Amino acid sequence: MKLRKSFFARSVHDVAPELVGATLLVDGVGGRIVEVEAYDHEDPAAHGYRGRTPRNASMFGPPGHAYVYRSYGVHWCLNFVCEGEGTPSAVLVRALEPTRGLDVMAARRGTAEPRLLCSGPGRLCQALGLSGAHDGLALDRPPFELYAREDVEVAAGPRIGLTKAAERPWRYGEAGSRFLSRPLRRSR
DNA sequence: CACAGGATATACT
DNA sequence: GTATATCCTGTGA
Repeated sequence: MKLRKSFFARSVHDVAPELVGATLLVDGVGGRIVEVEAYDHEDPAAHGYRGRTPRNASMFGPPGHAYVYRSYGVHWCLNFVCEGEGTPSAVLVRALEPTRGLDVMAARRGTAEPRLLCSGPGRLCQALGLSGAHDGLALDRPPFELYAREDVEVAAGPRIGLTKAAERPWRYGEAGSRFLSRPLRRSR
């Protein structure tokens, strides 16, 4: 079942765990989401926290759109904008279990090792061919396709790579998946 | 395990 | 203008 924009027009803390197990395709290439992180508008670690800038503008737009930003000057990272306009909250997509277009992803990534195709936000964007050109695009229209989750066991844990608010357990993943960027203790 | 790579934003001078 | 920190990955110790 396709996800509609209204799916994203809620708190990130509701949306993020429900995205684990959903399927994401870009131009028919992608797989099942196994790892995400939630960033709400009151979160000091979130890009939107200190106000709107040219880079994070799409975080302030309507929910159900993509926010793609460059990280460390090298990698692209994909987020789904949630909640409403003016509340810059988003879900960072950190890892997929590749299921569709494996050959395409392997060519883009330069490796055929399935674990190295989409395990990590930068790798995932490279494998799916995402870049700044996708920033702000609607998630319910091509090239994006999003399908509601299969029934999977969701685990939660602290987010990765933060110094601010690192203790908040807003990282969600499929328990036991070997496609996580790092292991996650099961908590449910 | 250490570290380069290098865009973007913020906080200083 | 200069300095510092950052939602990361690949490579080489």
